[in-house]
Amino acid sequence: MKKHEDFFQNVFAVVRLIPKGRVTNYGAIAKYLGSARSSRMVGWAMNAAHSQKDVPAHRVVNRNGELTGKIHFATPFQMQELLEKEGIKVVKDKIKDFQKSYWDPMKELEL
DNA sequence: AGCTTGACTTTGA
DNA sequence: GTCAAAGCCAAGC
Repeated sequence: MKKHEDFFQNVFAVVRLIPKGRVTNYGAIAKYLGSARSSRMVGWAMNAAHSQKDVPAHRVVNRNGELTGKIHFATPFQMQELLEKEGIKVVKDKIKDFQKSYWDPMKELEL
């Protein structure tokens, strides 16, 4: 049992809990795990998330609502397409009504 | 062993 | 509102 792997698994768990048609940002997940400044690790975890098929990484964007991580997908179009398929409007690599579709794990889970 | 890069965020100017 | 710098931890070289 390695600690850093726990962190990754934790990130995966949270991402998996993201409801369909909702999105969140790295900072929220990082904060939920304890360190808001560790948002980079969330991205790194997402990189490892490729091994996990049940991790909807397309629902995780940066705090600006931009699809920054799309380049790491199989194809850059996949992320946007998946989001639009879930009812999320994406315009120029940015999520429309980001605040509306925003899903905060701390608020929705912890509360 | 150290240094650089990275799916980022926050704070200060 | 924007721009620059610091902080965070892990992987790659």
